[in-house]
Amino acid sequence: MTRYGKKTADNDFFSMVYEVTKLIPYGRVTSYGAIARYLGSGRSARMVGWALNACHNMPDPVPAHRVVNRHGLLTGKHHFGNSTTMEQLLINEGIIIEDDAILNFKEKFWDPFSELG
DNA sequence: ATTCTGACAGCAA
DNA sequence: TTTGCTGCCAGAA
Repeated sequence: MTRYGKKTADNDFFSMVYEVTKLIPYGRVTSYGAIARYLGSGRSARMVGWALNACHNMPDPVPAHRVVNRHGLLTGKHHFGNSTTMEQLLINEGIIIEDDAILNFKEKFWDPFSELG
């Protein structure tokens, strides 16, 4: 899936990130690293975050609020306009947030490998 | 073209 | 244990 010039294809890393993110079920969350590994990039978790940073440029809504870091911390909350937006969205889905951390993170965690294969 | 930065993660001191 | 450095890859300056 060579990126000829620009990120045109639907097969580039960014689009893959969006697709996986859209597969996250309601009320569940996953981590940047998990997505990165699922996509085969291993340690390029930062790219996942970078991709999600551009997700608002996408035609379809991407539930980026369901992606947190490996500790379950809402490190990206500052990118949702208001610092409380991400938190609100998660709370809206029945996820409890305390001090920017997801409670029962392990239970809420959605692993692409386990769920998708 | 080169350098810096970034919504992370893993390992070393 | 806590801090901090490096690897990762793409985009912006």
